[in-house]
Amino acid sequence: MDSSTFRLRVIKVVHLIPRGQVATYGQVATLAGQAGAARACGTIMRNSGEEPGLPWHRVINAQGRVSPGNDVHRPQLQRHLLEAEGVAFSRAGVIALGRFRWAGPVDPLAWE
DNA sequence: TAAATGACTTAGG
DNA sequence: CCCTAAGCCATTT
Repeated sequence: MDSSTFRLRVIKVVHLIPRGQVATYGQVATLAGQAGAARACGTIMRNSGEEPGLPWHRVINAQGRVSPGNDVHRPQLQRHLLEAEGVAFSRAGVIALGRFRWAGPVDPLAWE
């Protein structure tokens, strides 16, 4: 498949993440059709942060923490946005994936 | 076309 | 709980 297609799929998947829930980079990569491309997914998010209406803040790392990134203020903003949706952070700044992790598309076969 | 670049992840200390 | 080392991969230079 075309390389740029992956990015489009990633964007698409991120748009599916429900409000109040989160997904990991690896999870998004898998749903986008490229299991194991978590890192590439991060690269894409980094360059697609200007996508209008994209719920980028719902994507976190496998540790349940928001990633640092290039902008030093981004993590704080991300945390704010998530808390506003009801996503709770532990005192150490960790999200309980067991509770807030998105289960994925309701019907994996129906989408795309 | 080849080399560099991360908003990653897992396994170990 | 914090840190490091290695794999991994599409995107960007």
